Amino acid sequence: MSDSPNNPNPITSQFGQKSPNYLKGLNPEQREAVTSIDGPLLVLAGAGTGKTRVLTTRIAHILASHLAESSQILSVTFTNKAALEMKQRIGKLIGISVEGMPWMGTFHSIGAKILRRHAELVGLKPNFTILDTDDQIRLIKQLLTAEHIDEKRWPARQFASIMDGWKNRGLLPSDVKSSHAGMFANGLGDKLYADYQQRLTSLNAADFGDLLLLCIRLFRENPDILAQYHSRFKYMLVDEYQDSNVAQYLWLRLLAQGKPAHLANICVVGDDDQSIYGWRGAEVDNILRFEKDFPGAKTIKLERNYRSTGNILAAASSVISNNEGRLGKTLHTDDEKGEKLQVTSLWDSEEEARHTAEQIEQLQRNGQDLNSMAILVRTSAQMREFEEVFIKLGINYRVIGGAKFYERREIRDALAYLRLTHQQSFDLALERIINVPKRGLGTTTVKFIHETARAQNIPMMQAIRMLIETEELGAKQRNTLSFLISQFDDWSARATTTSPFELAGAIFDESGYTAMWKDEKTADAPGRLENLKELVNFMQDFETLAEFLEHISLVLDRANNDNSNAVSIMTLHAAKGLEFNNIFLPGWEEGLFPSQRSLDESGNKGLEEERRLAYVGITRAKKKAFISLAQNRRIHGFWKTALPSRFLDELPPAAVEVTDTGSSFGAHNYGGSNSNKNSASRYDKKDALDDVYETPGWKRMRANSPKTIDGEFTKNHEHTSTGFRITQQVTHLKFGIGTITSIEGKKLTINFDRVGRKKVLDSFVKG
DNA sequence: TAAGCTGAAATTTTT
DNA sequence: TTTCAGCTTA
Repeated sequence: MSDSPNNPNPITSQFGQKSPNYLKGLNPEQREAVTSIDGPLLVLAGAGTGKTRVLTTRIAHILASHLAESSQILSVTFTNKAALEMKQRIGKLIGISVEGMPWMGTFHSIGAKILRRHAELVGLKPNFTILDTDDQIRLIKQLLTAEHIDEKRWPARQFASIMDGWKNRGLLPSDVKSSHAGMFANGLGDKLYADYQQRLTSLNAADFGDLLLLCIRLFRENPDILAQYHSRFKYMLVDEYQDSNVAQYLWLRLLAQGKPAHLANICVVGDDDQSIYGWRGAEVDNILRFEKDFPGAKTIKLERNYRSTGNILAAASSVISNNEGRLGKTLHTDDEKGEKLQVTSLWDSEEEARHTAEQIEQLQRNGQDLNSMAILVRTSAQMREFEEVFIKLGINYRVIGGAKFYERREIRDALAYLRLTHQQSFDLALERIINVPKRGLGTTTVKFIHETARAQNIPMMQAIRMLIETEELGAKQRNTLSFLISQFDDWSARATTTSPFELAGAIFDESGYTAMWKDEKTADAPGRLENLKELVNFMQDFETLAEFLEHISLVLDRANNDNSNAVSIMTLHAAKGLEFNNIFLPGWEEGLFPSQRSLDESGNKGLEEERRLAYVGITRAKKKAFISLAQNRRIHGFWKTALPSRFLDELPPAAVEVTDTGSSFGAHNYGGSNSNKNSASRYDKKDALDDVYETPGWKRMRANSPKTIDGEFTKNHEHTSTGFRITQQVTHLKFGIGTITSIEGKKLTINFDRVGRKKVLDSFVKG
């Protein structure tokens, strides 16, 4: 690839530069990926190889070369965060305004945008509502009741996820009938699905899956409309292609069909080794198959890593090399080898947390910022113990992920009020807030309204209007409903004259919703009010309520203006795309990581995805990675002895240093009562951790129940607290026969005939 | 109608 | 062990 630009003049005139600056500093592969703009292109970008940079620069290049207008580039990501970051980076790169990229966004937001333009063709109105998961479940429950299906045997959630699976695979109700009948409720699954879709249509609503699925249907049934988009989108770019599911694949295929496959200007960027959402319907196969889908596609591998040290890369590469069916990349770096990865085995998960905290403090003493550290766990249940230790020791932390802003109760309630104001026929929203705050409208009343509405096939709001004219409801209910209706009529009328910001404030006050939380004395009430305020403030940016609501269901996210210095705790999944100098990877035990359930449900496929998760985890680290495992872990209340994760064996010995933790055993005071006293200090730290929101740890703090491990320990194992002696022969379920060499409280050190010396809890061995 | 109780379940969760 | 949803009782 030549260094000199072959399209100088437009650039010079438009951006006032002598040469495209944006190409500078790219390595040859990156540059090729940026400038190969004709025909299909697959960019295999390993972790830390500058993937986002390539994508953004490529867009900049297309724009600067005047190959397309910004409105002619379709650029899809999976998260709003990724879309936002790309917009910002393009803005920086060539100074165009962010607004200039109307077709850059998530699959879902672009799908919604297209769908709104042609809503009538799929039976919706342009102002259709996007259902959230809560509404979805609510709706399914109603359908189950209508079909007299026992909700205990066939939970609504389960059906929601089955249906999600169908939608992810691009299956319409008619497709399901043939292939998956009988999957749910004795073969009623397909009927339920069809009913569900019908209800959505009559509610003028779509769920997340529909945003793509209905788009696909729209394109298939209306070739003329598809053709419009073919001529509109001169270039298509897809980020994180390895995470795309079948529906997204079909959607992209349709949009790319404007030209013969070998000429399609579609560029997908991804890393098959980082595909970790298979359980959500992602098809690694999409990326593995790209070259077949688009014959003649060019493939460029980005293998030069700019993030991690040699040892970290060696470790990650070594682990991932155990997977089969990879497209195959070998990451390399010019960086030094750096420090070895540390692997530490601890007695139990509490000690693991404490040990991690000590390492964090050690790093801090060496001048490292808490912001440079992250703990990546396999399951969120692991977080609690870290939080407890951090609170105890006064280490500031933040939990990333977990409940999203728009998933919170108060936000959903608030949105229900706003949606209902906007569209009074939106029954699901009405059902949500009809008795929030408490108005004395209980299940009986709501059920009656609901049935009346269904019987006459009218919205509930309308049914209420009828019912308050009759004697069918009690006088008290009639009055309440009558008042509620008048309020909504008032709000709906004001929606046209008042700004959404003002209106929302008024609605929440007049409805008594704000008062409800103000009166509530629970610890999290103030936080909820705070969130409400944040939501209302957010509305200042919008002209109309409709505009706000359109935005909200797809794009609302908590503004992460957390400037504090804190260790991050998150799941491995949530860590994708992030990087930290120091990464802690706890819980590398068989059963936990790789997750037993993954193995059971998906076999080798599951194992490989777990392995990719390990790869993602390790490659988050720039400088240091600390892997740890606990020999004993409490799962659902029972202590289990764990074996080291098989992934540990897959680490290259030369890049790893196994830390001796012999001393850690018994070094801490398990039995003493002083840890109870220590725990009181947790409360003192509460104020210092203001910006930390709801986490399991905090809930426990607030619930005022400082349970200690000690207490649980003794309680659970009282019956076995004595009765063993040194030199005694014992049997362990997993390790077999061995001899006790030392006893410390409930911990036995045993020389097993088969597996050597182990420390185990007495309750796991038989004398 | 609303608080308390009981029993089943318990990964990962971009939109 | 914890959590949450649905059921029972005041």
